[in-house]
Amino acid sequence: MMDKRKQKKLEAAGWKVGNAEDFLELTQVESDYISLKIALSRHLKTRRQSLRLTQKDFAGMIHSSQSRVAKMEAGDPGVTLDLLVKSLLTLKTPIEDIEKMLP
Amino acid sequence: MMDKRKQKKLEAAGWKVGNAEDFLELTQVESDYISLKIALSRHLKTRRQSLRLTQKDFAGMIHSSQSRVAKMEAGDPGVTLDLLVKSLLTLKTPIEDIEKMLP
DNA sequence: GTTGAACATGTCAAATTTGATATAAATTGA
DNA sequence: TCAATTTATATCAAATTTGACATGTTCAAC
Repeated sequence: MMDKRKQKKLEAAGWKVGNAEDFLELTQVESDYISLKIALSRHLKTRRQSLRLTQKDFAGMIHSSQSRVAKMEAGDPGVTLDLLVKSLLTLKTPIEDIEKMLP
Repeated sequence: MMDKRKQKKLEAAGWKVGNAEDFLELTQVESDYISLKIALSRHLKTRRQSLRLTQKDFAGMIHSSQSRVAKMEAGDPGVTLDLLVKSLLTLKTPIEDIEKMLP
């Protein structure tokens, strides 16, 4: 997105292209956070499928809705880690497995 | 997730809520979830302290407030895993990089 | 014991997330 | 093919979480 060429161009034009550390660090955190969520999403989907549960059935188990389960598994940005983790715990995912993925 | 909405509906309709299986199962999930949050809270506090950061300084790094950091470290129920995880990820940054960010 | 810095606790409007609902798209099995 | 089941996507009011702030408590240095 922000490649070196573009950055040089902007700097040449007199723009300050952000404090590099801030930029990189926040991006890294966001990136790691998203990766974590995607990993949990995949685990969830795999686990649900291996238990032959439909999204609807599983939604019932966690007192939620099919559409929310679909969003969880799609890695939708508007789904919290809390919901993903509680879902995995409901499917009896060993807590150690979850911890291994967390920072 | 855990039932408040449905529970209110049922109670309003005159039901005593608490199917034993549901209760036990959800409690186990809740229990594991809380344990996980407490573990992360402790981890966060330890890591922050080992970096000699005050709560206020760290709050600045994650664009939050001292009081919220205190709540995170106290394992406050009203703090999400998302916030805890992002905080821990922020502290994963090499110490030298963090020092550069301080006043 | 006074002072000041660090931390804890309570409150709140604003922002985000939630389950529910509707409906479209995809998959499955005859 | 085609109907039934399953999954994806969009929307929304209600619930929860957020950072900010105010204020109280703890603790160390003097």
